[in-house]
Amino acid sequence: MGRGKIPIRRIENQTTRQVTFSKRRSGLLKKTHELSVLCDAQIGLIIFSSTGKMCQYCTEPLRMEEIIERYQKVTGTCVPEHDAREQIYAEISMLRAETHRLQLGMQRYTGEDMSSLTYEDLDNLEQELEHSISKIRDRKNELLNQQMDNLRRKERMLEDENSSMYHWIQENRAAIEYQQAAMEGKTVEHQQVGDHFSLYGDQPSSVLQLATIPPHIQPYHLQLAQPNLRD
Amino acid sequence: MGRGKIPIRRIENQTTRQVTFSKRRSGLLKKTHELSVLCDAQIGLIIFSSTGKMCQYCTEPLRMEEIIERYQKVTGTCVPEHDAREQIYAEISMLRAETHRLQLGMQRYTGEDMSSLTYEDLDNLEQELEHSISKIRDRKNELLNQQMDNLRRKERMLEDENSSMYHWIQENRAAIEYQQAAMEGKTVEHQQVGDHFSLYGDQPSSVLQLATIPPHIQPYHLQLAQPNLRD
DNA sequence: AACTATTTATAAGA
DNA sequence: TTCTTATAAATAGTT
Repeated sequence: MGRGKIPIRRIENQTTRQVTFSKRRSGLLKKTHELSVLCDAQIGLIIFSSTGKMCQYCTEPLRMEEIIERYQKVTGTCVPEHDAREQIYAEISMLRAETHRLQLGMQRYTGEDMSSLTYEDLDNLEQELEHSISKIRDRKNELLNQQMDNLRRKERMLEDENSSMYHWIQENRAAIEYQQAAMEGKTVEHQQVGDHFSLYGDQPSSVLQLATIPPHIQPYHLQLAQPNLRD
Repeated sequence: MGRGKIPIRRIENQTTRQVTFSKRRSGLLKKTHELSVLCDAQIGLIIFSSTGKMCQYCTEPLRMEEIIERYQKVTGTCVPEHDAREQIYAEISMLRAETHRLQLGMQRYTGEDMSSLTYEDLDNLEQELEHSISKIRDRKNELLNQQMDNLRRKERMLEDENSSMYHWIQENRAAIEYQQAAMEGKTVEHQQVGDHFSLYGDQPSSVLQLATIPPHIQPYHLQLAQPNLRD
């Protein structure tokens, strides 16, 4: 067709080839569409020009993906994409449903939008929440008891330590009084030593140290007054 | 082209459609081949007839697989498909996170796994649940009050009805007594009626007057005895 | 991109 | 299906 017949072989003149490509491509797309519509066929057409540009035709409402999928199903060639995609879509809808379900559940528990609930529903919900609260209170009690036990244990330890220190001091009273007399006027420079004194375990190592323990070194009183409930 | 022009829409006559499909399909394949050869283009064409039969054209040395691969590479990198996939993955991870968050929230509200909660957390949780419960109780009260209002309204209606019936009966006493006389011997079976009449409020009524009102005219007793709290 | 002489495709009928 | 043929459509070469 046209002014003359041309042989069906690659057109060597590049300009001519590009012009012909453009014309025939649109003709092909048109004919593809007509066949698709007239005969109710599903058609996928993919064209890569020699310069690498792509164009495609695809019968509505199918996407090219679906036609390729169908092609691969028919020809039996495997589609790595397909299963994965199905799984992904399945997971998405599952997650959407789950999220929705959970959102409703949370709404229920926070008491939002109770308009659709009957009195009986509300009764059940109240009971569920009471149950949750009672579990929470049990746990709180458990924690409190643990804390109390800890404190009692600590108290006992400190009392023991206290008592043994007291006895040790009694037994060494004479030496201490002698030291104190000897060091009169020099005790000031040692007062900081007490800040480093070991509260747990070690025995006081020298008369000197004991003699200079200032009265504020009884930290467990503070601890008992402010129990750490977070532990 | 042909003996007449035809509109581009589905051919209804099945025979004609199949003939046209056959002819145009071969024409399309020919033109596809010509474009491919003349212009050095790579073309893949997949046609599914309405009866499900498939045929394909594919530019020589390439197999259809390669064209599809190339298509997917091109669309996967440049065309909206890519964004869509990104979006899908983003949505999945968002949904997963949301689901997880909600699951934890639900666990929290049902009092499961409180091992990681501090006393303070538990305190807050308890307060939240108390708040939910108080909202639920408010709603329950609201429903109860609504129900009460409904019952009072119904009661008032029934009282009105009752009273007007009473007056009607008073006004028609003569006729009623006449009827009673006429029906002597049959009243016994009606005497229990009086027991059910007018529980709420109204004027005392005479046994005689009421004796002939058949028992099925007092449906509200049943309704009042079983208030519907679901409404 | 528009024109047009020709070729090609195809609708309808056999 | 296939062939025929009148006609519509596509397009090669030109402007």
